Amino acid sequence: MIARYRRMGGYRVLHPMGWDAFGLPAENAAIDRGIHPQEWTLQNIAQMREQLQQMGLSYDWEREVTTCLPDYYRWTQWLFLELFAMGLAYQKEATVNWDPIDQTVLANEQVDSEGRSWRSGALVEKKKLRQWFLKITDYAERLLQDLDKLPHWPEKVKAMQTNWIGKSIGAELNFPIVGSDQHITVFTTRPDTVFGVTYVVLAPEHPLVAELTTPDRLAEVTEFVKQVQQQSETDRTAVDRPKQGTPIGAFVLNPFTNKEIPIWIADYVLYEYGTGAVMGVPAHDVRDFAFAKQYNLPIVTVIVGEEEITDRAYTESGTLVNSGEFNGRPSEEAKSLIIQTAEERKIGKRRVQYRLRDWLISRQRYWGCPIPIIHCDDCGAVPVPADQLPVKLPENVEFTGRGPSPLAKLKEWIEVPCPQCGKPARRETDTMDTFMDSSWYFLRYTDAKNEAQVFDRSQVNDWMPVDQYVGGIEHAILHLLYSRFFTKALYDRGLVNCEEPFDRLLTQGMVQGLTYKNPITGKFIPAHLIENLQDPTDPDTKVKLVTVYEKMSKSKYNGVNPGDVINKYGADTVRMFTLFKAPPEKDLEWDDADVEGQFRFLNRVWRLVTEFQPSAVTTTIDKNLRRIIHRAIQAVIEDFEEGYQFNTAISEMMILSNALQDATDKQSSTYKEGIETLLLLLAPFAPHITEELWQMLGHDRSIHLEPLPVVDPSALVVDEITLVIQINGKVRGNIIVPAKDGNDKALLEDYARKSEAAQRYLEGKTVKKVIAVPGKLVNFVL
RNA sequence: GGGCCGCUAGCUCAAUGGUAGAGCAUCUGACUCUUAAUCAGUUGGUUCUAGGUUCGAGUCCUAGGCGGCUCACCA
Repeated sequence: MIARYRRMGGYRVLHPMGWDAFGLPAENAAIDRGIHPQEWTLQNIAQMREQLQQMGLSYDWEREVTTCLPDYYRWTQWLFLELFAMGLAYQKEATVNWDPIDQTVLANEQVDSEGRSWRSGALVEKKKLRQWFLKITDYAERLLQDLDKLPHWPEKVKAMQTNWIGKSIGAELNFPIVGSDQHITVFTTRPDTVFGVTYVVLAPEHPLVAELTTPDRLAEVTEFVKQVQQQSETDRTAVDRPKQGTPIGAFVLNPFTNKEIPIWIADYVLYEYGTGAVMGVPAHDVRDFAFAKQYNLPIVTVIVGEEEITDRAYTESGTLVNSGEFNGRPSEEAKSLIIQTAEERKIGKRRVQYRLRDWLISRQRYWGCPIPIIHCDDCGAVPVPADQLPVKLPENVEFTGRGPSPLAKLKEWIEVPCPQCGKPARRETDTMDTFMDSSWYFLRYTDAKNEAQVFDRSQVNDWMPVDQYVGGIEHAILHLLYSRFFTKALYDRGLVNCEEPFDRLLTQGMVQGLTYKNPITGKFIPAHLIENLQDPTDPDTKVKLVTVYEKMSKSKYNGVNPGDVINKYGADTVRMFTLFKAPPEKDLEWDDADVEGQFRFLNRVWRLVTEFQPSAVTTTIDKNLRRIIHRAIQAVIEDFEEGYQFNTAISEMMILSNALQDATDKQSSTYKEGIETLLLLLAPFAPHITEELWQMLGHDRSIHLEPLPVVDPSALVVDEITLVIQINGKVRGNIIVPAKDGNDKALLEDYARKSEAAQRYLEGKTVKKVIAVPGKLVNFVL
């Protein structure tokens, strides 16, 4: 739609399509049905390509890319090596979710809130594995700052990314350990509350725990650490669960008060965030307050607001008390003063902390892009030389769904000489996260068939950035953040000229289907089993069903097969319906009646055009009709330019169509102009029917090669305007006045005073004030 | 709990601070052997609530209600 519209607007349009085709579903299908993932994937692609082609989407299929084919993933590997050369790809030991039944690593999203695998139902274990990461954290600040350079992105998406990056400004403070020359470093955003610290908490995984725990506490601490390790992260970070912890027997000194305070470990402190240690300020932090209450730890107020609060944590700003030399300072000022003091005394420093963590890209799965690295005992991780790319996925593998990745079992594939020293070495058997494949595909589209390089720089810089990107909100963080990171990294590498990949972003809604649900059992009932759809009841239990619109899916029996609808009404009707029913960013509810409505509209257009006789057109001009025509052009163009409001654009076209139907003289030249304008405006929406009708009107060239109609401002001029008469802001009538007088306030007032409505309401009253709005109204204030 | 969005006719959505509209649905009639299609007409509003600003508020401000999405022991 947008592509067709822009093309008619005279732009060079690159409108490609491709397939993000690596991933777990294909591999699972292979395990379940014994089909090779490649075969299964290519079959699906062929089917989907056919469906899409029926819709008349005007894709440039010559630029089609498929991420699971070597001519594409060869360059994914090449880019990985570029990142590796930049020091952005590295390996480290990390704690991951391990499914003991399927013998595989799972992403966080694949573990439910109870800590169970979505596939096997097994309790997920934590396991430390050596994994590949990308240093997206190096780009945290730029990813955050540059959101400001994206005025055409939805605020919602930007807010989500800001949230995800999670920048917080604060300080690191050192608490010296009693009886040791070491210290515990905590991160805090509230250095102004440091005088209120009554304990320090370490994450259970913190390395100092083992070192500092006193012998009398050892048994209990060990038990607690073990207990925490068994919990899933979702479990551990659930908001309303009680906080648990235990003291380890050691103490630190509060560097500002020099008081001795105990060290605890607790489940609410995460090792991955900050320094893995926090200072406990129960008076001014809700979590610390709850923890202190539970374990009877002292609560010291150091900030006061207007009222004294003791029954909960006071987390707002205020004035410092019980804080020595800082007493009486407002908390905002105290923050910087205390950081400054800490820096001077070398017991802390200003620190910016991000929530964003490095991107774990290793997958112990077969159906993904192989990581092009060879491990050598002497040389370490050695990149596969560029001329040996791609590292192809071996095809003869066994899919059991058990044991390690199929790749890890292929001796002849794994064992290769080291590219540096030639000694026997081993291939990396992990594949890449599929988000790697999709983080740069838009760059490949600019030069999709290039066999010599990843893309030609002149091509990529000619087209990039993408003017209009369309995707679902589900990618608000993942794909859109990764792609922004990739683009910035490649910019730094000198491979592209743009720092942001997508100029405008449209997050389109999904089509939802009417779903019948038994409110008691929660079961979904297929519509064809229901006797009376007006009053739906469960065919078995006769319970009254609830009807809701939900995302279409097989398990909910609420799907619509696009092929069926296209067969019945044609692709144009389907396009019109989906565009008219809701604004593009909103979900839309599939409704057969509304589909019919669009079908009827297109039929009306068909009749309108086929009943028109182009041969007998006169030279008559219908001024009123002409105004409606040009108003429609103006409105449709505005709807496009102001955020692609297709639904209202279609409304405008209906109004034009109605006006044409009502026209008295159907042979006038204006009528012809109206018919042709309607077709041109409708062409991006209903490409097939408009093309057909366009040719019936005697045009040789395709309608899609025509330029958009242009508004003739003179056609919009009206001879007369309706002047609204208001008394005290209330509408009391209206009169028709010549348009040429519309900007003369005095004249308008004059007209208004003479109007019947004004005469009636103003009789015997004094007018205090008169407001005349040019071309619109006159308001008498009494 | 934080952030974002929304609340207008039965439904889905419009309305630069200036007469609240469109499509669908409804209802009535015409045409028709009947149905479908088509045509003509028709109904429909406390713009979530309460205050405020204004000559004038669906629109701006404040407070609240309801719904959705999203994030969340992030120190």
